[in-house]
Amino acid sequence: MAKRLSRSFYLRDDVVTVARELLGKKLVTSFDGRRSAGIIVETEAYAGIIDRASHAYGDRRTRRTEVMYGEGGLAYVYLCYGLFHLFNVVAGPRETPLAVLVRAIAPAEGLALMQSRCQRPGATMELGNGPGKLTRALGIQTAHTGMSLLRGSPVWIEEGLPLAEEEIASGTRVGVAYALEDALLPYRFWVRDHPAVSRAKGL
DNA sequence: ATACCGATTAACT
DNA sequence: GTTAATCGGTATA
Repeated sequence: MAKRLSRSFYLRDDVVTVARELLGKKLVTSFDGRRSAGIIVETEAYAGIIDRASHAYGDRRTRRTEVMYGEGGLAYVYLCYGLFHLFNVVAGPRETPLAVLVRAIAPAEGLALMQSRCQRPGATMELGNGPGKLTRALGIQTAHTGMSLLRGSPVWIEEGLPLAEEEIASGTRVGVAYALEDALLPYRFWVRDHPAVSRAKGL
């Protein structure tokens, strides 16, 4: 069993670097001893109070965004469109609301469990190729927001697949046109040519 | 209290 | 290419 990523990995305040380095890592859940996991193949950085795409833009501090003001290494999970639970990793020190959205995983462990949760027997890459899909496959819900990814929690990230620099691609984030000029920032990262990268509109 | 909308997805035409 | 599903967050009053 691989080691969880350290507190220092998440505490860095360069959220773009944290987003890039999360590629290839393994996102794991273990509820009631039932383990499921996937290799992270797509992420997006959200750069806090100066980033128009971030929920914390303009220092908007609410019940929902409060977790992002906590220390790096917490989970920020929120409901999107009333239907989808989106999983983010909080980065940076306290009072610095940085986060990385995990947009896609390649199933790595507990395939049958993930198929069962998604009610898609026989599916593989379709289980994790989108931010709302991977949370369902792994059993992550808004109830898990604020949870630590460090010691003792049922959700964590560990070492996975080492990637070479040339396997990493970057581009603009998905679904953030409202962020105006910040929508143009190259804050989305993915594993080049990987079949589990999301297929959202506008890619 | 009310209105509008979203870091999406699957099922349509 | 288009649209329904579905509800908490946010702004306005």
